[in-house]
Amino acid sequence: MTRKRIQIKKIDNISSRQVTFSKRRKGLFKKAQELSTLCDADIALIVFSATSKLFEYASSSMHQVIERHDRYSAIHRLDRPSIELQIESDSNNILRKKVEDKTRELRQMNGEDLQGLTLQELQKLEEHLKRSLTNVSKVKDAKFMQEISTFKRKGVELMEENQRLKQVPSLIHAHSYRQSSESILSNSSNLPEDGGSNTSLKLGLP
Amino acid sequence: MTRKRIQIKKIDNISSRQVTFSKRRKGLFKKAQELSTLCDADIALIVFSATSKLFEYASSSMHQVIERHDRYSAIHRLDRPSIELQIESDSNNILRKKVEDKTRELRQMNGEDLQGLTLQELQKLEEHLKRSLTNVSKVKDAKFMQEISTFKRKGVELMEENQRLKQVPSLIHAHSYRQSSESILSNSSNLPEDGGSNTSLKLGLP
DNA sequence: AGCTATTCATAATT
DNA sequence: TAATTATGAATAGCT
Repeated sequence: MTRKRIQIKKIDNISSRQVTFSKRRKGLFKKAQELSTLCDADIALIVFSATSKLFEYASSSMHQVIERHDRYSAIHRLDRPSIELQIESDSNNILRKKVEDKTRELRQMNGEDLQGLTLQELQKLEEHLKRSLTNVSKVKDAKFMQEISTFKRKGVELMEENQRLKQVPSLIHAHSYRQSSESILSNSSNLPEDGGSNTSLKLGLP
Repeated sequence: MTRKRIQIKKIDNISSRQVTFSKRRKGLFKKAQELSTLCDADIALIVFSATSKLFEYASSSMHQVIERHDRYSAIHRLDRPSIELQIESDSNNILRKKVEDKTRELRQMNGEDLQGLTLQELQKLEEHLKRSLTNVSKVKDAKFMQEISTFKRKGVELMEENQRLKQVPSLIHAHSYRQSSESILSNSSNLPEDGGSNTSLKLGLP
């Protein structure tokens, strides 16, 4: 997918194959993780290299996804040796718990899954959201003001430049300068393109 | 990865999420297939959508890869903890990244660390918080109403019981019944203990 | 391992 | 829902 298009067939050269395996594996795992996060999907990915090394990823827990898969599948051929495989390292469990907690917290901050909360917890959450909203609005408004100031300043600069240009006798120079001035104004905006803003730009001194 | 860079976090809009899920899933499966072919790897990929639909890919057979995975895990758990640690650290890193992402998102939802956001992102965040707040308030008010109804109902029941008791001649019976009735009232409340509530309990029919 | 010219994947839009 | 397109990402070939 770069320097040259390649055919999707087994790579002959062993070391090239290993390099590609390492690179693409990394990419694949990243994509799996992204899909899981973006779309709230439960994903398990198992990769055995040609040399029989195992690499794996599971958005929740490998065992859980596999069990779910087995249940889902109509054919149930094998009883899984379960208990040992379920045991995971402490640090992993701690991280998993952390992710779980934060996910729940985010859901509740999004106004979802609120049924389990007590009235008191709901009141606290409501107050929290109000504070957050106030903060965000404040920062947003400050940024708006900043944008407006920038525009005003640029406007003043343009006015001043225009004044100077009007005093230059050569028509050719005056024309070309005016062109470049316009491009400065139209390219320097960071405002969103949609028409949501009702801010009006006033050229001239404030 | 196109028109604009996106943050890797759960997509709010449901239909966008479905579209993205469909596109990225397709991409992921393609990459898995390519890796398998190019590098002679044995791969199993299981994806459950948020709506619990199953999508799967296996370079050989799903069952075979899963069995191989279980065997590998079991063997290496007993014999070679070092490779286990290698796998674990991969999965650990992914988890760590996840925690990091969610922490950032929560900070922003809390109205912190907003300086890096564009005006447009700030507007979106503000709208998001407004929606969340509306939801939380709605659920909280519903719970309030529910509590009030419960109290009213209990009040009515007590009144009725009282009426009945007044018609019972025995003083001893009447006394003990009244005691137990009071305990029902005082223990069944889920209201917060602090004085934040201005809800008044009206005994009697509404 | 690191770099970049390219191809690929896909977010926004239609 | 499906197709298009502009652009951000992934990566093949080199070093």
